[in-house]
Amino acid sequence: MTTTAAAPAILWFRDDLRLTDHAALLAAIDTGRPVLPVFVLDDTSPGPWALGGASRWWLHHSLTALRHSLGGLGAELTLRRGDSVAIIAEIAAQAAATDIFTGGSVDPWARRVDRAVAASISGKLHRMRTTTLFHPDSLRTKSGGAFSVYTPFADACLALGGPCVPSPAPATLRTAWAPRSDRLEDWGLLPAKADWASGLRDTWTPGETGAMERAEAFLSHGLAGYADARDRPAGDGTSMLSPHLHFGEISATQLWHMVHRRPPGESRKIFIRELLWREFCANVLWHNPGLPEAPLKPEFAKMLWRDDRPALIAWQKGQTGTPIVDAGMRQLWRTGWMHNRVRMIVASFLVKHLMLPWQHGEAWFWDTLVDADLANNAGNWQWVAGCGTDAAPFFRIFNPVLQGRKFDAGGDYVRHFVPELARMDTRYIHAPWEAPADVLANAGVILGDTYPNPIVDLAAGRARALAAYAQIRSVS
DNA sequence: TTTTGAGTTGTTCGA
DNA sequence: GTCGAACAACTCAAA
Repeated sequence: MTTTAAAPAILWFRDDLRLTDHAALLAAIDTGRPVLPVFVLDDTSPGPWALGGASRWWLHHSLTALRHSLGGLGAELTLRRGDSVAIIAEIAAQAAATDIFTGGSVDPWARRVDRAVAASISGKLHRMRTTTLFHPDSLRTKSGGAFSVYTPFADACLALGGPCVPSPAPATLRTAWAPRSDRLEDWGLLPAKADWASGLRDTWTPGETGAMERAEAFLSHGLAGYADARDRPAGDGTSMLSPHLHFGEISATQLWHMVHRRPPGESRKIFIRELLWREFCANVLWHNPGLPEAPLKPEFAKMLWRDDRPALIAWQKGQTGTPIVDAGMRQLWRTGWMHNRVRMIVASFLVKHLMLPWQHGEAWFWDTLVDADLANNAGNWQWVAGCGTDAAPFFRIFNPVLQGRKFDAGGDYVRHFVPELARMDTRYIHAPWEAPADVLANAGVILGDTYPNPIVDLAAGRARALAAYAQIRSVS
């Protein structure tokens, strides 16, 4: 349809919705051809890992932001919905494009899509690294194997001396013909009926600008105290950059270098280690494509998980009668995010005290987290369940009362997200079932009425979990 | 090939 | 209240 001379280089945006430090974008520009930016919303290729509700909300706003910044360069973002392979092949054929540039994902379904796209176009698909610090294959043990323990993996990353310096956003972008585009508004990514997104709107600013503002605010105000503050859910001691990182509105490489312009110290080191945990999960998924579905440790296939739908629903809705768990689950529902310390507590509670399959928690997080990320979600749920990369899972059963008293000593976090306990005496805020009748009465709490009775006895749940874990060991 | 040290995030119990 | 030990062995990664 066009002459070859005008044929564009296609830039296929994936989990890298930014213009700065974008290797695929730069490579497309370097062809000297006009650039055709495309995003495809694909709900079929991912199978069960199609975008969840909270992620769809985020995506809508992130694409709005990306469209705006591309517009500043005189470029339009072509939006298409459907099967990635068919759409990219169709656009490539229409545009007579010989080169398609995209970010390299570690998600198994995305890798399958990439192979199919490469096979169905006449030109070349260039997969560039846009989401991880290093290419997964550049991190190997001395014997050439894949890492499965975090610490040696992190050491190997540090031995590489850090990722390359991020590149600036292009100042101009030459564009040409653009194909038909969907209207973002027609994709229905925002809540249709119940407006559950108001808490999300209050909490987040999706997009590259919002990501950079969050990062700079954290580095200026949060990083120094990060080592201590990050474990206290009532404060804002964490970076809250996870959704920005997941959608690639800021790259891990950019963050790495921003952090290293700050004074060295314990907090800086710990934050870098958190970035490397993200890198580790991506690496583990790269080498274990079954990670989201099947336990890494095969003996866990024999685990006798319980089937208890009412308990699962109570957990999802934050009605377990265990305050720190309920606060976390309600924070998740309201804001699309949960503090990391509390994620461990609620996950341990589901998998150990309730003995429900970790995949159920994984699926719920997938649907409700704005930072839902296949590698991190699967890797961390497996870690909590003990079937993943953790070497010492057996006796690691979080006691939600102790965790609450230790990390939410004043109960502020619980009070905020479980308002029916707002007036509870601090001594009993994490275990209201232990409170004397007059303390409950003074707080206006009626257990089993205004706030649930605990759905599981913590000591009994712990004992049951230990027995189940001992059982799969003896069977294997 | 064998050996050696280590492994994100915890809890409980008894002194 | 605080501290150290026990929890249970196993696998990983490097030497």
